Amino acid sequence: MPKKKPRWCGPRYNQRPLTEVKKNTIMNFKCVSDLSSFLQQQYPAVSFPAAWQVVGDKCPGNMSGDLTINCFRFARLFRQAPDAMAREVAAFLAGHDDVETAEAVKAFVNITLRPGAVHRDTVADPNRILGATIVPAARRRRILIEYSAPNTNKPQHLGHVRNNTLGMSLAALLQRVGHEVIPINLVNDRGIHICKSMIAYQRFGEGETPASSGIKGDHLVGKYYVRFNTELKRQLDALTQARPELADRSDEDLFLETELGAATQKMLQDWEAGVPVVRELWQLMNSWVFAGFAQTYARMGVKFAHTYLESETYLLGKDNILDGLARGVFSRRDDGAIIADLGKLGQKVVLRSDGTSVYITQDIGTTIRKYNDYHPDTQIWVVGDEQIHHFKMLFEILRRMGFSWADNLYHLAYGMVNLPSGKMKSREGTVVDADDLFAEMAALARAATLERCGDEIPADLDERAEIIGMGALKFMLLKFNPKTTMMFDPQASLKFEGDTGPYVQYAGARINSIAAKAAEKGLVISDDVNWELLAAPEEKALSIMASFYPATLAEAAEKMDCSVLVGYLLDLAKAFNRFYRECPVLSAEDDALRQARMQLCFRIRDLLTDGLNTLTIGVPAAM
RNA sequence: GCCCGGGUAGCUCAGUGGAUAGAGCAGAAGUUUCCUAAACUUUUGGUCGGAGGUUCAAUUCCUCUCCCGGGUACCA
Repeated sequence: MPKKKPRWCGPRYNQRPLTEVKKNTIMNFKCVSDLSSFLQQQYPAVSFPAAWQVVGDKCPGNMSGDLTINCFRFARLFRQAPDAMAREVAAFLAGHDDVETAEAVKAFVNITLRPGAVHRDTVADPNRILGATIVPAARRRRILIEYSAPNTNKPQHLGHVRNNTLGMSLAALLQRVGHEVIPINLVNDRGIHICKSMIAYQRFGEGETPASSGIKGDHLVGKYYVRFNTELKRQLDALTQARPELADRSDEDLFLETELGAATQKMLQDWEAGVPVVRELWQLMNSWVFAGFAQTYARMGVKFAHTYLESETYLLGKDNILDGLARGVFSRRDDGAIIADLGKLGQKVVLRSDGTSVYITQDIGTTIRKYNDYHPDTQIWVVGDEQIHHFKMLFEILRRMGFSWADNLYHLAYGMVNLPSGKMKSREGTVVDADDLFAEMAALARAATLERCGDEIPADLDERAEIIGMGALKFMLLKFNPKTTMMFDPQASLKFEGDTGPYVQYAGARINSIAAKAAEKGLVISDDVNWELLAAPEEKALSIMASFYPATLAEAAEKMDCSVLVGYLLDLAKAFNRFYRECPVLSAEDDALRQARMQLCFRIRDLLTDGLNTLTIGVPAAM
């Protein structure tokens, strides 16, 4: 359906809301808001949209100026030619107290601000940026976010690490902007795949335990999962050799034909029947896995308000389906299966003809359970993009069942992680193990730290290496837009240069070092700062970059995309490193300048720290 | 077949209806008597998959088309 355009609007400029909050958008400079007021006074006949404001952008590097006003954006509103609009804007700004020069170039006005005005409107008041309200009270929500959702048959790998990182950082981000966030996990602790490790352990385990073997619990169980698959392969090969007519049938098709497969199936039935031996083994092995996961989570900093177990929720949903059937939401097919006819999304079986659940049955039940437990305004699932269709159907079904909250369900779909060698495949052993990866990152960070610290080995070496290694890993995973199918190159990822977490951490560490040196020299830090002194282009650029922080948080939260924040922190760190290079702080020419630069540094450090913490990344005291 | 992503520098990825499309890595050349060189500076490198259309302006929006990935289960 074609959108109707407002008549005065004609062509498409100006259809974008003028108040839109975007990264690299400045709205808090006095001269810009004065410009807005001025224009409204000059053109009383114009009907302005609510909360209309001129927005400034950062001036591109190839132009001279601090800020730029793009007059294409609003020239139409005033029925003016863009260039003429620019000249009018430039004339006003040129006469403004805060402005050194304002130059109209085509439809743009490039503004060079007085240094004092730049800093006054940005970093001078420490609360102005960090304390900015991101989401107004009226729009704050109670948000339930489910992520991680591991299976208890094997240890976590890089794919889980991406999920965990995305989930915990999104939770932290949403909380940072003012929402109430409840992070939860739903562990898949039952089912045929769990029985696979159990069967293999029963047959080949010989009583091995994490304690006796020294193997972390989840890895130990994973070892038997692998063992199961090799054993199954052996049986499948034997089967097709003995009965060549089966050769063209798939492995899954032949699963129950094998002795091992049949035994696994039997074990699942025994589990459901509550056979004590099976339940005990299940309890035991799951307890090993949970202990292992707890370590992995602790190392990443993952925390949940609650962990749901599928063994406790897998029977949910059936009653809801039957209820929906009675109310005409679903229908019964000739073969007895209960289906939902979802139109464009297709037909979906929601209860099998034998009355048992399918995946979506459980999800319906669990979603309702989660709603009843927490009454959130919004539920978010961090789940891979191969389940996009599943979630669309789930949401549509809940909508049809009449749940008013079903419009506020959101699937954060993220792409797979590939390796240079191709896809990660558990069966082919090409997965990158989470714990190994953490250890490797920390070891590299440790080596790099040792290399640069000389003879003085820091007392907190291991802790520092952990913060840097984990920071590098998380940052790398968050740098990509969640939906991109990303490539993880182990070699390249283990570097700490360029667009990396350590680059940002390093900027913070440099400021820490300045603070430490200042204390050593007994310098008094004064709050009484003459910001006019910070007139270097690097100083102005740094403050202007700092001012984007609230808008960046807003955009990241709105899009539920931490990569927006990652990109910003890289820009901010880069602006700081340029400043650091050009503007000596402790050895500044005089005390007034030194004080001003120190204060600027501390404001930037606060932002870097807050930003990294919002990504669940720490900042080491020194690097 | 149908549905959903994606195709931008050698590689990995940003980005946008507006000024000369960016970053990191890789390649080339520099910077340390001075607060940390995990840094900084300069430089090489692009028909933004292809073709039409809308627009004053398209890499960005629309249509068609070609390639890649995923989905399309009484699997999870």
